[in-house]
Amino acid sequence: MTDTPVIVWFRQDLRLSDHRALTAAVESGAPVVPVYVLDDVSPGRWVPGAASRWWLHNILEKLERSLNIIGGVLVLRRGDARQVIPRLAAEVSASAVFCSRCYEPWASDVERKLDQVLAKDGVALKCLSGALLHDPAQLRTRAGDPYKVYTPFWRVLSQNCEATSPLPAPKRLTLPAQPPEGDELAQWQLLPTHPDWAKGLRRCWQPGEAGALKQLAHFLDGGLERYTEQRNRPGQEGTSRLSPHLHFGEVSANACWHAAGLRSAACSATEAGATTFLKQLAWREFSNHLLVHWPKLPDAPFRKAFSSFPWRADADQLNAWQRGLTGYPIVDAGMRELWATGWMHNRVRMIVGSFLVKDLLIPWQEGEAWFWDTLVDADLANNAASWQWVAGSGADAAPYFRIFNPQTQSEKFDPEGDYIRRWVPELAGLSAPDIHKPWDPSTNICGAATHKLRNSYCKPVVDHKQARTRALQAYEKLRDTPQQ
DNA sequence: TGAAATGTTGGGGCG
DNA sequence: ACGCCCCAACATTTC
Repeated sequence: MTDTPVIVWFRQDLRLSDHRALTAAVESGAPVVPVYVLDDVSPGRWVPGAASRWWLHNILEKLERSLNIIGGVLVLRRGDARQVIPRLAAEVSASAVFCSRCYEPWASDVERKLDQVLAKDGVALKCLSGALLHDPAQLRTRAGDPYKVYTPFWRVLSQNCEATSPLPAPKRLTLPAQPPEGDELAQWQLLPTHPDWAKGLRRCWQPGEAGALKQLAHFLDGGLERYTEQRNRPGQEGTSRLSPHLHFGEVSANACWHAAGLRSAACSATEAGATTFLKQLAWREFSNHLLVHWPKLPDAPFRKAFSSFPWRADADQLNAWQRGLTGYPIVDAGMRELWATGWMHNRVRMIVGSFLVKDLLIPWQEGEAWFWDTLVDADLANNAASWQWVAGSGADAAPYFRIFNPQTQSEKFDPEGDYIRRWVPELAGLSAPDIHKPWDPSTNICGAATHKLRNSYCKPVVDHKQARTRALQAYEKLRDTPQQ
């Protein structure tokens, strides 16, 4: 037993269980100084958005409480982690800093720089894995290249990756004799004040490790068996709703993978659903794999040909999309769900994404930026890879001619119109076939309802049929350009 | 994890 | 009974 403390630097691993860095620090026998650094410098333009900050506030509150229960504290510091961490290490005379590896390009830079700076003071930086199932830098094709296609990536990942039994949370933390001071969480002003737009978020989320584990259990019990079909139904609770918890690391992907595997082994009815769920987790791995090997993924098209794509700048239509005022019910429902709850059903993300990029010809980066600010699960790798996928500019992307028809998608995946009715109340009076196409002359609206509807719900900002043709013409120009 | 256009087939109405 | 047409249903191709 030594008195020289070690630092546990919490990052996107805001949990106590299945936390290799925390466990390693505790097992070293040294006193532990847990710290979280609010770093709005290193990420550059990718500082967490407003919805993420709301989530972060809540989760730090919970983490601090959990640490208190086992005898610890959570030291809050603000600033550039490359300076804050070495300063803290000097302050407490730490011998080592333990953390979980992050995969954003800026975060990797921070790790490299910190490693050098700390080494000069004789402090070791121990970056352990914890966020992903597999080190994205290690998976390679037979030719030694990184993967660009999901299916072979999935094959390799699912064959080579064995989920392990999650590590238990430490029972007890030993603090140094004089733990360092830190900020008050409230000083960081992560919560919205005027206006307080977080009411809907508070109602539908329980940020924190306990909430995450509860959600995972709820999903495994109730959702896994019918996941394969239900996950495409935005009107139902068919998805896992784990994305924000996974992003902030309140639950590890390993723990999810492991639990789903156990469930599927115990109950054959859940086998198919479990595989579908694992494939979703694998998309998260794939996105990170792409980001690690193509650090420009969030900013520039993966396929170079798209640099010359004739995008349009249209502030009014972008605004209509953001506010859920496009006149296409399924699109507006999704955008309003996002605004109200900080989350959007995955099927609907594809629909609204296709609409922005193909119907409106607005650059995918605009959608990426809006999602970044409004999603509680905003994640650099997933967000960038998914937007490039929709736009057709990404690796293994949807081909340029794959254009979603918002009405058809709505009829197929929200047949009763439940989802639309929930988020577009102006249309709540319309019944099933009509609610997908309020603009259609055949749509049966009687009497006063007609007036009310015509006044309150907008006309489509573009005609989809014409927009589709226009998009195909725009993409036509790229066809001669060789694929990357 | 697309949709539309185009092609094919086969049942049934009808002269 | 037969040929013809229509069209729904399904399959293929095209974007």
